[in-house]
Amino acid sequence: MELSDRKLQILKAIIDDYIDTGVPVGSRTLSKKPGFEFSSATIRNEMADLEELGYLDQPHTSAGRTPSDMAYRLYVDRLMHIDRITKDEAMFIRNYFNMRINEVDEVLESAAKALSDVTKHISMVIAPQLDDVKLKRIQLVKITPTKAMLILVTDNGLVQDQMITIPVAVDARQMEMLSNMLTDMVQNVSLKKAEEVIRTTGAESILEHKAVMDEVLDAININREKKELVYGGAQNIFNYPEYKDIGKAQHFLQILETKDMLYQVLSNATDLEFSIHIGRENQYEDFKDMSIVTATYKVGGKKIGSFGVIGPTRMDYARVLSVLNYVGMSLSDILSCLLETDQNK
Amino acid sequence: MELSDRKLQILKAIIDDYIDTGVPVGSRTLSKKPGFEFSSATIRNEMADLEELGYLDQPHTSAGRTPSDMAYRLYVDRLMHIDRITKDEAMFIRNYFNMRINEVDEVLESAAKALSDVTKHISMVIAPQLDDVKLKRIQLVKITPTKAMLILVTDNGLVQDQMITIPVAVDARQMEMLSNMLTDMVQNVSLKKAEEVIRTTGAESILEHKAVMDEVLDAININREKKELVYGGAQNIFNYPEYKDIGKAQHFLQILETKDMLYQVLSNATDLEFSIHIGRENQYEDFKDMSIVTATYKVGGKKIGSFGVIGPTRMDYARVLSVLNYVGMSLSDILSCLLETDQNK
DNA sequence: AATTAGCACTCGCTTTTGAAGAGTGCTAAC
DNA sequence: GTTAGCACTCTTCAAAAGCGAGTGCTAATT
Repeated sequence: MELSDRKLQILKAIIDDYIDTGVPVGSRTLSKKPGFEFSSATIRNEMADLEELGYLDQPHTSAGRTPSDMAYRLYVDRLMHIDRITKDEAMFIRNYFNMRINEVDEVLESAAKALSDVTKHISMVIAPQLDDVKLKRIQLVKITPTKAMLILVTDNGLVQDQMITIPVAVDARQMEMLSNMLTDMVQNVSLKKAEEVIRTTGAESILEHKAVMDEVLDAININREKKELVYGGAQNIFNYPEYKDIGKAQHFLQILETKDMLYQVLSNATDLEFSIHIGRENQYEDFKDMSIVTATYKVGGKKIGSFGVIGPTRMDYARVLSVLNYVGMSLSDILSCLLETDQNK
Repeated sequence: MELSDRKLQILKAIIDDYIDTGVPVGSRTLSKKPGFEFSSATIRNEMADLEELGYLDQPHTSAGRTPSDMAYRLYVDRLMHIDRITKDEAMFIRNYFNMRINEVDEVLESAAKALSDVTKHISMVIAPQLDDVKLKRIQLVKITPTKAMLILVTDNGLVQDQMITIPVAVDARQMEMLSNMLTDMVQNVSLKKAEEVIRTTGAESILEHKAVMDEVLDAININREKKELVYGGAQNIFNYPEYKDIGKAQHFLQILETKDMLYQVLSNATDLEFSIHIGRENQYEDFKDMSIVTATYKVGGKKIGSFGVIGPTRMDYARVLSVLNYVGMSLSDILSCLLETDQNK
């Protein structure tokens, strides 16, 4: 059954009001809004219908109505209106990135901080996902007699490094040779497939330096599996009346600190431009009264990581989306600029 | 005026009880403790004295007494008894470090997690302080035509790296030469003095590669000033009845997230074996009803970083100290093992 | 047939009240 | 110097009362 225009109008007004105030909305409140021609009784009837259809909840008999997950879903799909963020806000966000930033990690932290400060929700950002990124170069640098640094350079300019232990004596020249050999093998191969390619195409050279190669392959795998995530604005949890219960808040902070769930959520969202999960749409029971909105950032035109905010279902989706959009653009710009000066020249 | 033995005994009993229960201690409670010969009335008189002397506070007329900062100070200086942690606890802590750990950062995170899980307080760890550490080597590695990686190796095995932009064309051979030159100059020079030494002793070679050198010196300074700190167990704030007030808790989490204050506190404590700051002994007003206990960790026998916990003044100092002691040893072991395999061989 | 005014009713929230309990300080006796 | 006894203070908890926002239903109105 399709909702009548009036029902939609009322539903939208309820959601807008509830997002704004956080207080269950009563019929009288609505009827006094400018542009509302109907009496409170009419609205009450419509509200009763909407409740029956599953769009509204009533915390208790004598309270106003609150939107259900279903209502928010309808809202984000059809009712809400997204404005572009204001110039001032754009400036404000840009400022978070304007400091001297040299490392990818710092960019991510800045983004998380910007997001949480601007949206007043908890923000999260994952580091670039490397699995599908193609390698450009592998370099081994001898640091001490038994340690070397392994440097992986990807074709979008990301540089990852890691210390490895060299179990047998290898001099600097040999290491240079190994580097060149490895680079030849993995050119344009994704990190995911690097091990396989090295093991097959480089079979004989591996045997020669087996001990070192094993360390290198180990290190590559560790890098692949590295799960890096930053979050920000944890203290915003206190803005959510849902979490005024200390026990719940504590539990939630625990979840944040573990990071595992957030990581799952974000890594599942790496290919979609935007994603919105409302309440029980989330895969985790713990997020059943939270909404998660995510977006992706790009480096070199390729979606490579995602970020988002998590907050109560009562969230200003329109605003969050516009902020996410802008932060995504900024993030992509900054990273591309940080990493790809060569290509730009 | 020196406190009588009986006063000390009573004070200690009050503190022990208060640390244990968190409830203001009354005279009757004390008089019923085994080993207490005096009546509640006697204890009341002594308590009144102790209050006048500033060792006890009374939240309100008809409540028991709570220890003052001064009392805790006396307690940690003279009254408390530190037990070594149990074998089980030691195992438990060691487990946090037993996973595959490859990077200094991960060790710090593990330590923070161990500390907060075991003490149920908020923990914090700063990364090794490099200012006074002597350099062993500087290596430049060309990554792309315009980017290079600068690697700093210190004589205790720490490796720091950073990307720098190369403004003019420099080929790999020249870069190797520069690396050797820089290494010669800064051998055994502390990071703090590296810039000065390079500028004076390397005057003519600098001119030759001024643009590159400027980038290198910049990077060294950024590394010197890098403030890295991890904290853990933020959700333990909810265990502190002092912070059951949401607003206070929020404010405190904000302070944590900023990290500046924690960093100050820890970096001031890098040379002392242990330090205990109780309540108003802390330099920051925000910590006026918290205690901060810190310890240091070593690499290669040299104190190089510190860590600690922050919690309510009502803290089990004896236990916290023994845990800190053990974590400090573990941390020093692991880091030394991670970094200095050469020296050990 | 749709809308609205009116009204009794529900239920959460806040304030009030009162009782219980823990602890004190003081006095007088030991 | 120590202790028993007692009146007094102050918090805490729970129940009770009152308030007010909001509802659903009915009957009147358009």
